[in-house]
Amino acid sequence: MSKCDQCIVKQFNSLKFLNREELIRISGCKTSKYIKKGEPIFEEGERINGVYCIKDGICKVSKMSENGKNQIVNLVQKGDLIGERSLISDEVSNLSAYAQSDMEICFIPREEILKDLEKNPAFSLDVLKKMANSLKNSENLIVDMAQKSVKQRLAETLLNLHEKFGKSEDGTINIQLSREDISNIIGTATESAIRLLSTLKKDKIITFKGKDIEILDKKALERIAAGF
Amino acid sequence: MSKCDQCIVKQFNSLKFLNREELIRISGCKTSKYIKKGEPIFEEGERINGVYCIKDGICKVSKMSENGKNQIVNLVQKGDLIGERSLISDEVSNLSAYAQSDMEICFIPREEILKDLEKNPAFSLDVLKKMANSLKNSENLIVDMAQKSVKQRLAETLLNLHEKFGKSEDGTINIQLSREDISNIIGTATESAIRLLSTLKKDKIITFKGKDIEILDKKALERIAAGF
DNA sequence: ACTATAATATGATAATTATCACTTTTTTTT
DNA sequence: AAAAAAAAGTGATAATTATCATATTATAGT
Repeated sequence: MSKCDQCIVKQFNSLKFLNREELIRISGCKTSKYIKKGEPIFEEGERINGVYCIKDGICKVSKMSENGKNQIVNLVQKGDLIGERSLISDEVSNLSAYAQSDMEICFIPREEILKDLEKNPAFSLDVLKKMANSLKNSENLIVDMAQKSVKQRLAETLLNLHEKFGKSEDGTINIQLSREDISNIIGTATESAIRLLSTLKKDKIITFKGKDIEILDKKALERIAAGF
Repeated sequence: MSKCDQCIVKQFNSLKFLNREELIRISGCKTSKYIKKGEPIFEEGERINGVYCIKDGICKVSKMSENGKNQIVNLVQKGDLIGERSLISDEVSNLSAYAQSDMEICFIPREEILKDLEKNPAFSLDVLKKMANSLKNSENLIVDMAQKSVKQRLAETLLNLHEKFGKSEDGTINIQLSREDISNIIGTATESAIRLLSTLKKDKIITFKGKDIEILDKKALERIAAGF
């Protein structure tokens, strides 16, 4: 069992503002877990009662819509925290989180970290800062969902995925996403997403290696995303 | 000039967690202002450097999209704080705020309230809680924008407006919104919004008094919003 | 390795929504 | 009060996207 004060993952999230003592305390009461691709970390309606620190892997955060589609609102990766809202508000989660790859996560119980939130202003300010940033991103996404066409959204999504997850060794965007996942991110029917991807491929803007996508012409994608 | 410790508006926002001393300090350095309907409170790209407390009136928070439409992401009213993000992160604002009615607001400079954020955990936790709630609402809105039809979104928006702003004396929803405003909230063309409103009126689900809208059949609206 | 299932892809068509053009009504300006 | 401008409303049509059906390919299970 690894120790929080020695884990490099904390450098990427608000836990870096906890001191050695605090980290040791948390290390003593956290639980580590391996999650298989496709399994839930938590589901909508659950009381999370703590926060998950992602040690490895990627997960999708989503909400089942009334029409039966599973809208993906975020993809989070190694180094990110998820579930922070449960620290603040003892409500059930409005979202679900599912492993998009095999994952290693640590769960820190709410009552253990809540004191740090109250006692350590650097920590609480960083949680606040991270949440403010999430809120800003969400607002921008609302505007895009409302005002951009599906094609624009796809282009933008591909660019964002590339920015966030980088390239794997074969040059493709370094995250495994089905066509259905992609359609659930941009908010369209699976067939529509497939068609648009196909068009982009035909136009030599992207190419496929299996299901993986490699961007060939980033500038063209940017133009499409911007509406030109 | 009114005093913060005596102002009833603070009961509706995080300022209620400041003690008397803190409130007196803030009272001494805040500035009050009247804003005419249609005028900006702040605009996208501005460094806000403080937080606005709404003493009276309603404002719309929006972002200009690349296609020239002004997507409204929130409507805020008396008692709410706006611009809190500038406390946390010294970036320019990604959104604009315009007065939807004549307003009275107080501006509290960032450096005056930042100490409270660091020193008063009850206050900072409430700011965090409010932001978490905003984030949750934004996430739900993303899902709706992605998955619901324009008609559903209109129905839901009318219900939400009624819930949030209540009824005026003549029974209509207590906020002045043009048809263009409504279209900018649900994310559609103005003509489309007008057509759908017209249909709802023909179906006796809503009625108009001038431009104001009165809900006649709330249950029908709920069914439409839910997709039935 | 084989089979079954799921995902991807494609064609056709239906539904939804946007755009364009114009008229009517309301609000603002003079 | 009259004129101008803006907003609301309507009709027609175009564009976008969803749905349905089917075929092909990839993946999972045995």
